[in-house]
Amino acid sequence: MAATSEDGTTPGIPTPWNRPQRRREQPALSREQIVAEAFALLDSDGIEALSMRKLAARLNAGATSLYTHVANKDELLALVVDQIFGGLPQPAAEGSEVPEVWRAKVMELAEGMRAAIMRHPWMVSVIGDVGMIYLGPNWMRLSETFLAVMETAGFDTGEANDAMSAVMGYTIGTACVEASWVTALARSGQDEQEWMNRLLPAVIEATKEFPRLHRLYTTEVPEEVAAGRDSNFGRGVDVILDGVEAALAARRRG
Amino acid sequence: MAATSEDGTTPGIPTPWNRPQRRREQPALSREQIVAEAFALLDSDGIEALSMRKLAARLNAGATSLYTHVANKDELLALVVDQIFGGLPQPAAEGSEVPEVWRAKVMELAEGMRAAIMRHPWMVSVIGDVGMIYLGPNWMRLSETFLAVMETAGFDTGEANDAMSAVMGYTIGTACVEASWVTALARSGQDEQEWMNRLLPAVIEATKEFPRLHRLYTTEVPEEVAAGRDSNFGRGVDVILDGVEAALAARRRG
DNA sequence: GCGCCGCTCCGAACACTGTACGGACACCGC
DNA sequence: GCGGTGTCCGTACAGTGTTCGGAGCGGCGC
Repeated sequence: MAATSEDGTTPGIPTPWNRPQRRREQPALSREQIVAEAFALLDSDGIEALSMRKLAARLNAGATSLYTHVANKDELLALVVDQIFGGLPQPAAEGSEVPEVWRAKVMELAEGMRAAIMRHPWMVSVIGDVGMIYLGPNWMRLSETFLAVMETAGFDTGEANDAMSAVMGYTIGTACVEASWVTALARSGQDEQEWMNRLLPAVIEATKEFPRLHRLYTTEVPEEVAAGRDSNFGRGVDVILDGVEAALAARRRG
Repeated sequence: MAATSEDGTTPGIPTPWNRPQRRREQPALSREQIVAEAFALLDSDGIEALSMRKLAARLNAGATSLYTHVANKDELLALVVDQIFGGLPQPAAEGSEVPEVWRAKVMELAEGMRAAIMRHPWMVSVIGDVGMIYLGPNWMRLSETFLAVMETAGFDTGEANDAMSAVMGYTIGTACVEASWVTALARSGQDEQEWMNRLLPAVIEATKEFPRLHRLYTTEVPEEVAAGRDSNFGRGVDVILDGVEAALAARRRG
């Protein structure tokens, strides 16, 4: 009668001994865990490596299990993106009455944001699918501190909003273009210096009918590239803040 | 002996009469055609409707035929994106010595670009996959005219580049966020006014712990939304140009 | 005229994708 | 004990981008 082996572990037919036991030691899967693992996967392997199946595998789970914690892939991406903004430096508003101080704080905010995008360049491919980012709690918190700095500096609500959208718009736009550039390079397997040496000549050739662009490429580029971009960005923010500050001064005068 | 029907069009077995004739009347498929049709498909049905198969079907072609004219989907997208920039207004540089004139021209460039992104909001989902946009011929032409305006206005090469990257960065960033917002709305099947009435209260509730954001939403939003964004954008560009102009004036003074 | 190359087109196939569905199972209050 | 609820997941479906092999064709050298 004993058709099964002695320890009862015959594969296939369930017996009291091989039946999985106490699966619920703890919930085993949580939204936070999923988001964190997705984050890690994105950072290490990039956007096209993130599939529900691969993500689940890294969590020792089935693909469809994820859907009990996350509505769909887009929602997951929205959660991951918002999480990024949670890790950004958020300076306190105190002392922002002094121009040098609030300018430094705004610069810190902008640079933190740019750094985050550059550190997680897959974000760029995701922005389009994640409308309504700025309803996420962390994005909201970030906006709030930005506004706090500006209003402490003396701007009224509308001016502070204008300044914020100018700086953040510039930051996002610049960083997106840069990040998509570096990921394109990475995907082609080349490093930036290598690209410089090998493809730049062709590009310069292609710009021949555009004299100003041509000059830009031939004179500006050979310098240290990444560092050059960093200082470019800083100068851009400074220019914007000059405009913002001038508007404040004008209002105070008249 | 005549097993086929009288006109020789028996399906299945090839005869001199039903054999396809002169398939090469003209190449039947061209890169331009493919790009144009992809453009149309994207505009009418959005990014997730663009697949190689569907695109080919609209061209009465097999899916894999596209690959003889286009390396892969990413290349196709790059071509489509660059084509957008070909249709933008590109003011001549003449007269840009006068501040009012070059400011107007830069504004025209920025607004044209923003309008293009808003008119083709799928662009946002594509930016991440299309690194190296600014090597496309149309983007290059656009940059060249931008630089021409700035240099005619009296900026040197580096300053002109800074100004361009500030304005374009701001434009792209702002437009991307806005566009992804409107596509998210469109995908949810709601129109903006509807969203205002139905979900805004919940959002306002969610901003309760962020007083400044809360005030922004409660006071600013109810006004005409799209128009409000347009004027916001214009003010942002103006602020940036104030900063740019001040830098020029400072250099000229000392 | 003939053979052959190269180009264009495409059907079939492969490896994957997001996710709907339905079932299995553990835990809870009754 | 029993139903309900929440979690987990195997299976399946309807696609996706792209590779491969081959078919038909125009034009070239001979």
